Amino acid sequence: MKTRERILLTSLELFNTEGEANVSTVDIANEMDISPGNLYYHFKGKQEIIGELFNRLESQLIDILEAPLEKSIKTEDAWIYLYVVFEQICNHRYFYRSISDLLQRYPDIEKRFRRLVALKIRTAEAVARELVDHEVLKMDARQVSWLANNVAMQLTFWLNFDNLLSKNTPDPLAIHQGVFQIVSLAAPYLSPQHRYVYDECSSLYEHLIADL
Amino acid sequence: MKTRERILLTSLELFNTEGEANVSTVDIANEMDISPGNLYYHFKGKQEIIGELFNRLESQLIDILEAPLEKSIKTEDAWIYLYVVFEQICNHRYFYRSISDLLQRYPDIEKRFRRLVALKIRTAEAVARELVDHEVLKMDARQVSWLANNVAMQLTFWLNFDNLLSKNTPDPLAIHQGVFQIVSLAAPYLSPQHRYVYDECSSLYEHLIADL
DNA sequence: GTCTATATTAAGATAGAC
DNA sequence: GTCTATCTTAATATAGAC
Repeated sequence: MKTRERILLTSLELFNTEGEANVSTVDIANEMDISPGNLYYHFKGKQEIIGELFNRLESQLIDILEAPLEKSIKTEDAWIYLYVVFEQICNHRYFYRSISDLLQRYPDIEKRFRRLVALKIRTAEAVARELVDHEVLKMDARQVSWLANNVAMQLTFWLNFDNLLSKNTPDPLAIHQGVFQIVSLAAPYLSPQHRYVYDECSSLYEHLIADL
Repeated sequence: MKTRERILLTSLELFNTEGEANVSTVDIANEMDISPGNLYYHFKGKQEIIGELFNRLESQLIDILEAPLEKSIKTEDAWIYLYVVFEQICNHRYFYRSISDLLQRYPDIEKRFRRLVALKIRTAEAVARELVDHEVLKMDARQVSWLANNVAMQLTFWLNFDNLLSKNTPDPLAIHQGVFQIVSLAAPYLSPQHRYVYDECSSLYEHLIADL
């Protein structure tokens, strides 16, 4: 693997585990057993590494979030879809953990991340409307808009909150709790024939807790 | 006002507006027109300032959160109570904006803040149970626990999320949106006679938006 | 209590040899 | 492409005069 690529992967790994603020360019170089000078040959600095990591986060997330806008997802896939989003977020958790700080330091990233949040909401709204059309959910336009906002918020901050609840939740459990949390938001609006979605999700959740 | 107190107030103000990471001891001293040396006479450093600011945050929040545990609050006060909590959070928003970072740097604060989150959940649960007992809400124990978790999350991260939605929401509007967001969580479980709580909150929200 | 001046440290960054 | 050595900068912190 090329050094440039290794720098990006190592940085992502260290940022996720130690927190972006606690990782210096020298730390990254040490972790890789290369010299700081070498790192600076490949990147102008930490700034540029973060910029490139964000580029990837952004393009991946756009791909994921635009899919249901272009081609409506099947009803039974709606909650599976949440896993995909959460997993991507989890891979870049360092970013979500330090949002305010990073957005304050990088105005360019700030604009782009705000667009991502707006896209999250738009997608959540589209999916919810789809479910309403198929009579899986029963809610009016205002409730849909409320739900979409809330889903976006849960996606963005759930892993942070989970971290406050217990320090070292294994990733799969944390993600599943997040999904369950979101499904619970929609539960009161599920039509009787689709209650089983909530029950399925709920029992899967129980099993996961029992296993871990 | 004593210098020590002015340092604390100025720090809080600067942290809230600029972000804790972007404010140095020299910045604080400059803002107050005192010398850095003077600041260090009163505090061992930024660390100690943050420690003292957290002490206050903690004791205020405990006072607020323990009140409903000791003496049950009146049904119609339940959602007003949310404003009190949000306002306190808003006053210390720098802390909530940089939670991960601060908790990573100050293990002592981490432990204590985790206890505060647990207390938030306990209080939310107690209030919810109270409302269930008075037949304001209709939900089972599991739903109560889900709601309490969600309320705690909204309280903790709503202002952060609001900040992603639009950069400069005036505080009162942001807080009201947060309250509305939380009331909406409980709305599906409101008994018919108490629907009006949601409607009141909802129309107040519309008015606020129209005014601003 | 407050100031000025200065020391310390750690992160960020570059130059130049190999 | 990579290394070593070194420079710059900003934040933190202290000493000693007033």
